[in-house]
Parts: sequence; structure tokens; C-alpha cells
Amino acid sequence: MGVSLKDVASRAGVSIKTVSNVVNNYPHVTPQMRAKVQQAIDELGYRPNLTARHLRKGRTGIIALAVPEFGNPYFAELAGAVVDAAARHDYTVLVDHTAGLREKELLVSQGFRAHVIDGLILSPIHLETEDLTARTDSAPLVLLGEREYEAPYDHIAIDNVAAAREAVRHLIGLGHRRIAFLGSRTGRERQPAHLRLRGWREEHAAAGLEADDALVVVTDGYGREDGASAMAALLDRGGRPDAVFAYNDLIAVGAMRTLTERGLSVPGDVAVVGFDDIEEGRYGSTTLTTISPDKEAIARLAVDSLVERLAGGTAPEPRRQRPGYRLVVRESTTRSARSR
Amino acid sequence: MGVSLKDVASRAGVSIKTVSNVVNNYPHVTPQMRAKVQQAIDELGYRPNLTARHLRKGRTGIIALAVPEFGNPYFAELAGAVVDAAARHDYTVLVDHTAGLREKELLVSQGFRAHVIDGLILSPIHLETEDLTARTDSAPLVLLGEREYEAPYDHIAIDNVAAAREAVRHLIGLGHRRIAFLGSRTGRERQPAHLRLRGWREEHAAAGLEADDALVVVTDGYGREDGASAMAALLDRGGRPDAVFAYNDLIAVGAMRTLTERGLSVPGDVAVVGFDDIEEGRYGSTTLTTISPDKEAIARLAVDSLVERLAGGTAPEPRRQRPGYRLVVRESTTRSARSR
DNA sequence: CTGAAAGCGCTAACAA
DNA sequence: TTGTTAGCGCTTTCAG
Repeated sequence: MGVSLKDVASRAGVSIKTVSNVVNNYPHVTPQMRAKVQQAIDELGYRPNLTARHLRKGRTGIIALAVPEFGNPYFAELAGAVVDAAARHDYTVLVDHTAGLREKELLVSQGFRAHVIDGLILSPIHLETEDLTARTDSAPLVLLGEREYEAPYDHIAIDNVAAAREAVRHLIGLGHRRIAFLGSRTGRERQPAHLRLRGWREEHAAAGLEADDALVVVTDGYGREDGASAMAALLDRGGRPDAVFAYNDLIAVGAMRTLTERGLSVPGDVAVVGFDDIEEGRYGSTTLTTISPDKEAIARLAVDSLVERLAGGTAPEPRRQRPGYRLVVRESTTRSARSR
Repeated sequence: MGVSLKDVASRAGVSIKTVSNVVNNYPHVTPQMRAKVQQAIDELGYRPNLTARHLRKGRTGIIALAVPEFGNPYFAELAGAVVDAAARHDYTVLVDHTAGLREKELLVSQGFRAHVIDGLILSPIHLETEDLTARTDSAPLVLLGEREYEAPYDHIAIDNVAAAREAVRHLIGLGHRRIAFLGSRTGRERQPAHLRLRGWREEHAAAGLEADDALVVVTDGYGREDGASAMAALLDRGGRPDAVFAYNDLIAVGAMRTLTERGLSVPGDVAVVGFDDIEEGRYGSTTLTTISPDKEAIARLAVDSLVERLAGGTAPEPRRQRPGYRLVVRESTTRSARSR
């Protein structure tokens, strides 16, 4: 095995505690003692065993982040932001993906890495309130994303209904009247797309327009191909929309691809709005109008909340925090943004 | 603190060892004993403390993966594949990003999480051979990517020169003669883009064509904006190419955006080939021809190599493994692939 | 098949 | 200022 404190101690002819003092930069060590110990450390190539330290201190300095998929740039970008936010608190992030599987989400939330992670940030898709209330793991948990839960955990999410309404309002304001929603899921009320779909409905109502349910398209997943096939299905069934509000940017990108293939122009024939503001949307041949959640704020709030609970002290009530967002208008809804 | 083995043992009225046996599914435990212990475990909500287990066993079952950026979908997709490959060996992956900083790469390679990770998979950009030979951390290390090192570590990378040559050959075969290379870095020979640039040169030579260095554009980074500005710079300086071979897909995407903005058509005016085969390239309004490295193979080989060294036993010579790749032809070089 | 005890490497009282 | 010692919770000989 490796070199331990004891080895260094005997090499330097001092006690184990003295070595520990040096390693941990304790103030009251004489310079010469420090030098002697440091030399032994260097000679032996000693590295502290963090596992032992963790056991002793009861904490590891590692927090976990579980997202559905790295393949979705939104989560990839978010993960980067979380890693950076955590680093500012001297925490390392263990990133995991749940592959959109409820089973995996359950596993993660139950603390499958008990005691090796100090806390968890989870962005669930399928988890239910019951799963959360049945949770036994004692590590603090912070939730991310659109799902709503009646469970005592911090939850960070932008106001999805309001954001969706703003997106739809933008389209209505441009004169569109047949606005499709791409990316609804079948099943329960609380499914992820619920809030954004509700925003779509509410804004129609507010504008005195009828929301046509025939323009709501269910998808299997949240990827580009799901958007492409949803758009194709919608066109095939006849009622061509004059605008599309997609659950997220990937679906929007897929939908635009199908429109291109069908010889329809964006935004000329069909305007498109997405959700997430992934970088990809800023570089297509038609850039994408989208709702841009403040990812840095989301990451920061999540990490700060977790760190606060980890620090103990005050254990505040579970909080619901709403970071900001904004509508970013690009070419997929307005030609004018086009440089030529 | 939490519930420990000891608590369960006293609750069940047995020894600590018996509880351990049950927890670890040791074969020789009478069913009734097992039932009794299991009941105590359930009642107390006992979870094994993995940190303690790690300390005792000298290993953690965690491997680290360090990539430059999650924002680059190539690495995000690769990370997903590595997580899955590792899971098949019962390893958890701690994903880290180096932000393309040499300092961070150094830190990671030196084992800043000593003993909490069993091994490391690193995709370096700036690390030098000296950094690697000076490495003291004893955890096994597997390298990924285009950089070449004279250091005793396993290295997984596709044949970048051959792949680049195939991409350029494709362009030459289509009749292009002014083929730009976007994404070279200034500085040392061994900089990442070196091999792909060399492929560009070699294939020109093999075809009896002159490679025009005025068509090689240096970029600061490897993102979409770097591609966009590189393309703009190239067009601004006058010598318009009839084709572009980009260091990676992101640069290609950025370049295509600039071409669109300038009113040039792809592939009509300028054909474009990328490298990485990120999903994004399959959904633009002009899909992207690219070199597609076998990411699953890369992830699998990396994890397998690491696991093999972790298992100890035979410590084979450092190996250089070359997973496969293929040229995927799409619309950015051939209209014919277009559906209309 | 089960129990007792040692010890993984470290930190933190407490002593000296 | 430095040394001694007792665990953190677990696995693992070695007995019984």
C-alpha cells in the first residue's frame, strides 16, 4: 500500500500528530520542525489518504449531481456550471446520469453511495412524491427542474408556466394563431411537460384564443429525433400550424429539420420557439428563438442551498427558489434578426 | 451520526461479524439468522458506510474521468458512454472538467483526490510528456485523445492522421482544390490539432496537390464561435476556399453559420467536413459530413484498460489502442443526400 | 456457522 | 509546541 502518516513520522523521527499538523497547516509548528517533516514527506512521496480522513471527519467534500442525460446540452452546460459553483465551496462533484429511468432516479435518491457523497442535486423526470417521502437516506437533497413535489426538499426551478406563456405571447404577438405544442408526454398530470403545456393553454385563454388540442403532439422523449418525428406526424395529419412552441430546444431543432426537409421555411411558413437556450440554437442556419433559463443562477442556488444544509446550523424550511429567465428572440421567429 | 453495524448487532443480539456476513451476502448463514439480522437492519434503517468499507478494502470503486469541457457535445456523449461502460464493471464515475486549463489537468493527473479514486481517465489538451513522467500518484491512468506522449500509460485514440486524410480525400474526390483547415493551434508541434493538420498535408501531397498554408486558420479554442470567427477571418482575407475541413464539428458548425450569414451556400459554394460526429450535426438545415469516431469503443477500451490494471495481476506494457472510425457523408459535402 | 479482536489511515481530545 | 491514544465503521483473520 501507500505511504502513511506513520511512515513519515518514523522517517522524520517525530510523532504522527506532528506530521498531521504539518499536513493540515496547523499554525503552531516551528519552522524547523515543519521543514524536517516536509522533507520526509517529499522523500517518501506521501499523499494523505482522503478516504481515511473522510471516515474520521464524517464528510467527504463530494456532492453528487444526477441529470437525465449528458447528451442533452442543457444538462451538460448545467453540469459544468454546477461543477464550477461547487468548486467555489471546495466541493467536488460526482456527476451521474439517470438515463431517464425511474429506477435509476430511485437508486440515486435513496443514496446508493451512502456516506461517500455529502449531498445530492437531482433533476428528476419520473420520480413521484411518494418516492421522495419514502426516502430514508439522510444526505441533503436539492431538486432541480420542472417537476413539482409535495416533499420537504429545496427545489430550484424557473417559473415554467410564466416562461411558457411569454414564449406563446411572443408568437401570438407576431400574429400566429395556430400554435402547436411539441413535447407533451402522455400520462399523469405531473409529467414534466405539464407546466409548459399549461402555459401554452393559459396564454391562449388570456389572449381570447382557442387552444386547439389537435396541435399538441406527444413525444416519447426529449431529443432531436423526437422533435423531428413529432413535427412530421403533425404535418402528416394535415393541420399545418403557423408556429411551434417546443418543450425544449432539442425538440425545436428536430422540428426545424423536418420543416426544412418538407420544404417549409422558418419562420416564413412556420415560426419556432424552443426552451433552454443551448448554444447550438445560436449557430444553426436559422438561429433559434428560445426561453433562456439562467443556468449559472440555477447551479449557484442549488449548490448554495446544499452547502447551507451541509453546514448544518440553521436548518431552514424547504425552500422553493425561482431563478430568472428571459425570452431570447432570434431568427426562427423574426427575419429581421437576420443579417441579410 | 448514522446507524452502524454495531447498532444492528446489538439490536439483533448477534455479533458484528454476523451482521457483516448478512450485509455482504456471505453464503454460510442460516436462513433464520439472516432473517433476524435483516429485520434489525430494516428496523434501524441501516446503510453500510461505504467510506469505512473503502478505507478497509483500500479501494473505492470510483474512477474519475476528466475532459476539457462538457459544453462540447463530443465529450458529453463520451462521458455518458464511459459512465455506462464503468457501470458494467460496478464502478462509479466521477466526472470532472479541466476547462482546457493546463493547471487543472496537472492537478487532476497528480491525483488531487488521492485514494478516493481508484483510477483516472484523462483527455488532455495542454499536458506535456514531462508532466506525465513527473507524475507521482500511483493510481492507474489512461489517456484519451489526439495528444501523443512518450510516457508509460495506456492511450486510446483513433488514428487521427488516417481519419483526417480520409476526410480530405473525400473532398478532393469531389473535385475541391482549395481546402481550408480550420482549428490549428499556434505553438508546439504536439498541440492537439497537429495530427489532423498533418493528415490534411499528407493527403494533399499524396494527391499531388499543393497544400496552401494560407488556408490554415488558427483558432483560440475549439468551439462554435471559434469556427465562426475563423471562417470570417478566412473570407475577409480574400482567398475564398471551395471546401473546409474543420478540426471538429463545433468549429464546422460555426463555420457554416458564417457562410450562411455571408450568403454562401453549403456545399454549393463551400463544402464542409467536421470531426467527432456529434448528434447536432445530423439535424441542422444542412447536415454535416464528418469523421465519426466509435465513441462506445473508446469508452469501453478506456474503462477496460483501467479495470484491467486495477485488477492487478498482470501489469501489461502500456498499450496504444486504436478504436475505429468512419467517414459519414451528409449534405454539407453532397447535395444528393438531400431529400429534395 | 458465528464471535472476538485487530487494524485500514486519519483527526482530535487530552497530556506532557 | 509536540506526543499519546482513542476511535470513525468496516472487513477479516483466527478461534470457537
